[in-house]
Amino acid sequence: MNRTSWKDIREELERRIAVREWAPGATLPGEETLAVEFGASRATVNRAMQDLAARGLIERKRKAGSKVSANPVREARFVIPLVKQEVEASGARYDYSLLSSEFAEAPELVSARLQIGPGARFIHVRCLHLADRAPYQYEDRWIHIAAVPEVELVDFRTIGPNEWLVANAPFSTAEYAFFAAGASADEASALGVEPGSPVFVGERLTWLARRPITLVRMTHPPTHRVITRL
Amino acid sequence: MNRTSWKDIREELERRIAVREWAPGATLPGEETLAVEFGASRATVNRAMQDLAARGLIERKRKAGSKVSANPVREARFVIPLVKQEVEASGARYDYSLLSSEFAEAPELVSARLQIGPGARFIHVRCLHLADRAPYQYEDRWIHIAAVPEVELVDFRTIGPNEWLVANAPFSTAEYAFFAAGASADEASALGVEPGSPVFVGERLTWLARRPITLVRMTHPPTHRVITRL
DNA sequence: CAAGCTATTATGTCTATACATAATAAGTCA
DNA sequence: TGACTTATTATGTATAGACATAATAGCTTG
Repeated sequence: MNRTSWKDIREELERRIAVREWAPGATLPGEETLAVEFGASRATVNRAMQDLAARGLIERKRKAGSKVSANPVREARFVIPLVKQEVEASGARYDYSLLSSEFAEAPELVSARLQIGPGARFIHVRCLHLADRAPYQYEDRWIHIAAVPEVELVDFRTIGPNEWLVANAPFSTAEYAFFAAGASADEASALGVEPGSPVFVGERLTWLARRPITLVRMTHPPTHRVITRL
Repeated sequence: MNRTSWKDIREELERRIAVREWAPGATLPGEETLAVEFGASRATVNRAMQDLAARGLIERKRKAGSKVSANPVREARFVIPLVKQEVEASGARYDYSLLSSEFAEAPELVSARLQIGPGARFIHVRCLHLADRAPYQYEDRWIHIAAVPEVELVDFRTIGPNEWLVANAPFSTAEYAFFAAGASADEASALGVEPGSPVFVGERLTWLARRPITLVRMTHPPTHRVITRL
């Protein structure tokens, strides 16, 4: 392809913003002008600028034009893969071990978090994911049975709850949080660390059409790092 | 606008994927087919599908067609604002306090991380960000003077290093990592927690055209949470 | 002069068409 | 049969033209 692609244009615009040829707050030339400069059509320039806007690098307003974001609200994007793939991607051997699986009513803390009334039936699964035989992630999960009835029949000794859910339960929304915490007794013994020692916790809630499916708390030893480039 | 927008199409496709009308691994109808179904042009359908592909929901291959990603590598996007804005957005009062600022050679740990030879001149800044008078973030930053010479003249008592850098130093690439750790002596005293107690650490490196600019370690008390919806 | 209307303008988006490109399927030849 | 060539097909992307829409500037009117 000889013609300038919208990705080329995006790159060039991004470069100019990065080196402050256009400083934060500055208004960039209009699409028409840039189209002439790059020898492309306005639609092509538009595609490039839409992409920059989607990533928060510029702000666009009809009539007002496009401005470089004053506060470069750089956005970090993290990929959240399945634990198994995460481990195997690092070249390590993956192992899985079920610690417990039982029907139970969710404690108030859990049902409150899921915005669900008391008395709902849940499956409570606790398991451990290992990388090269070493504890990698301790998973403590509550699954709302009414939302995924088939889950009653699943044997979580052979398949991890996350893997099963990903393959069998659709979901529309999820909330993901992470933070540092002191290891609880359960977490400490599963991960082989001292109780109270720092652990990295990810907590995820998923819904399908406002109906809560599952709440999971994933705990990593303090060596764990979430990394991204931007 | 009466005509169906590419965003409408994207939403509908996303819905079908979410409710498993098209299960993971399944091949979607071709652009032409969908265009007919939605009463839109192929370009419009293409725009929608490109967006889904960019977000990792589907995988597209010429000739082969588009498939729903087998492993829904859901991507989390986190906004990384300036501390000041982060604090003020939560309705709290923001305060800033410089702890120390000095010229120094970077310790080997730092220069190695930045892939820079020994002996380079740095400014080492330590400061504290407060929300409603309570410690919110402890910042420990090394700034590579050769990369941003003007930094020598800045008085970090009046402006935070991050704010100054964002406004004055362009950057092209950044690497961002976070993890849990036990508080160091410095961190503990700055944040008012016990040494060794769990803290949430964010570490960021930035470059301009492969030239390292700064390395910063930002430490939060364990109440801190990074949250996202996906 | 203030309130409201109108013209202008930059972006938002769709369409139809064209060609490029990658991957595969089908066909051909030694 | 196997290696190579050619056709086919879905996606990737550019273009010109058109109309929509939001925000602003300027103008008009009471």
